[in-house]
Amino acid sequence: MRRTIDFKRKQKVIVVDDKYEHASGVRELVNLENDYEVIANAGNANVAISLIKKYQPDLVLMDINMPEMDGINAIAEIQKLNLKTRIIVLTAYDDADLIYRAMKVGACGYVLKTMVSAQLIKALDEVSMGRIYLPNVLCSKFFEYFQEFERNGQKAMEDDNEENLLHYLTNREEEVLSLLLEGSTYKDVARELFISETTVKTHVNNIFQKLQVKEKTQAVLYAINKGFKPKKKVGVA
Amino acid sequence: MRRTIDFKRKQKVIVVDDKYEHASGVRELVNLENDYEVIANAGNANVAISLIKKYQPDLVLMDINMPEMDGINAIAEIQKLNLKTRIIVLTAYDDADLIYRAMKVGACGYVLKTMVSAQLIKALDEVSMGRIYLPNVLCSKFFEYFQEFERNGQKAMEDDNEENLLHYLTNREEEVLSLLLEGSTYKDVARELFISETTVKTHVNNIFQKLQVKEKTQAVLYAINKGFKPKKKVGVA
DNA sequence: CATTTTCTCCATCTAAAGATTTAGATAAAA
DNA sequence: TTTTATCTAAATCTTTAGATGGAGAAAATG
Repeated sequence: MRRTIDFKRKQKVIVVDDKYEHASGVRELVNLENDYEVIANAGNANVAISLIKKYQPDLVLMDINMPEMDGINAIAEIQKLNLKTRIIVLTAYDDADLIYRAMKVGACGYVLKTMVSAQLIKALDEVSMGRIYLPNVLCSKFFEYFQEFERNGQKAMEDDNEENLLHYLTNREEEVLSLLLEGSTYKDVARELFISETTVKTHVNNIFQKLQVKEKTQAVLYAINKGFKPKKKVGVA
Repeated sequence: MRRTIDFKRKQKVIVVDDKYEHASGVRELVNLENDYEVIANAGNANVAISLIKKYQPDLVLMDINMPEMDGINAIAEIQKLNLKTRIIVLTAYDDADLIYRAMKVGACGYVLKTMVSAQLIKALDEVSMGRIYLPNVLCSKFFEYFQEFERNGQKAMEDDNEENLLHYLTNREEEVLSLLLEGSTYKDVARELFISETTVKTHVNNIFQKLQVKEKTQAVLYAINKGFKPKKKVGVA
């Protein structure tokens, strides 16, 4: 194959799977390739992390349904090490949210165990060359979830959780709050809205009561957490 | 081709491109296929939205560098209509952030104008069958951006160049700041860290100087914008 | 029309925030 | 050993912030 000329040395691979037979099967399969060499197996996430720290492999093939620490968290942990090691998920499950979470925490590929072995090698090739490997079907599932996530991300924040106290604010109070969100003092707000500082204080006190907080910073934090977006631009031309 | 048997009627397509020649070229190309029929062209985003509302096409081929409203916003607007219409981006630009933003707001495909026409038809086929079409190269770029985005906690993407003044904070100052981020007063901080309030004020003043701000709220806002993450949990068991 | 909200403003007061200077104790670094 | 950085603390002072009560005017609401 063409790719054999791309590398000077074999790519070091670690296989992570709590089922020993699975890991062995994968090991043999990968070792058949000239470009790759499985240097270790790990039966759980903690062992995997230790081995990865020690050997700093080029690639990791990881099952993500394991006891103790689940694979997703394991991937996240490994990413924190800031190695060049790239991780490919190898699992039996193709749920959209699993794919999403795996890619989110830094996986570079996602292959199903039901797929033919050529797919796995293709994944190794692609990922070792710095690309992402996500078969079309899985890619579609990822985006299903991703786009649903982005769409409901804001709505779910506002009306899903608890009551959004921001709704009780009047227009003027929202204007004041939006200025506080920019780091303004009461004096600043008064200047920008052409009202007196005492008026600002009145508004602010009303805001505090409505948002059930006791301080400016808390009000600002509440607004940020609830995804507050100023309705009217208050800037002076 | 096999796909001709999948549909009873031709899929209605609208082409959006501010360059008339481009739109025409695409139109002819698409009309060569039995399965698709371009029913309208649009030269800008507003016209496009009107036409889409009126005709509710199956597919939209959209250029995303247009005057007035840009294509990304246009896609977002169209998504709000909640139609079955699926949108494919057709553009000359392959920047990672463009791909990311387009997919984020709901695009179902992304094709470069430099790609061969077969790619475009493939995209139409895939997307009309309910899948996502994103060529491998673009898919990799998307995930580059996506994973970077998730790692940095959504922050410091555009202004990554700017210095992050948070790095100058000492451990103790970070602890103080993290408590301020929870809405604590100085008295609260003093109580939680078992130090006097005057010490808290000293730390806070140092924080202000380092972050180049003048107030608690501004410091908190700066930290949030830079994606500040407390290193040590300060909570009392 | 009467009522209620909203927005405006003032006075007064207490509490908290912030600026500035000085300084002791440690621990690491030079 | 001297220097430097960090954490701690105090005194003093000025400026904001926040609480409370009242009140007038405009606008929306019933």
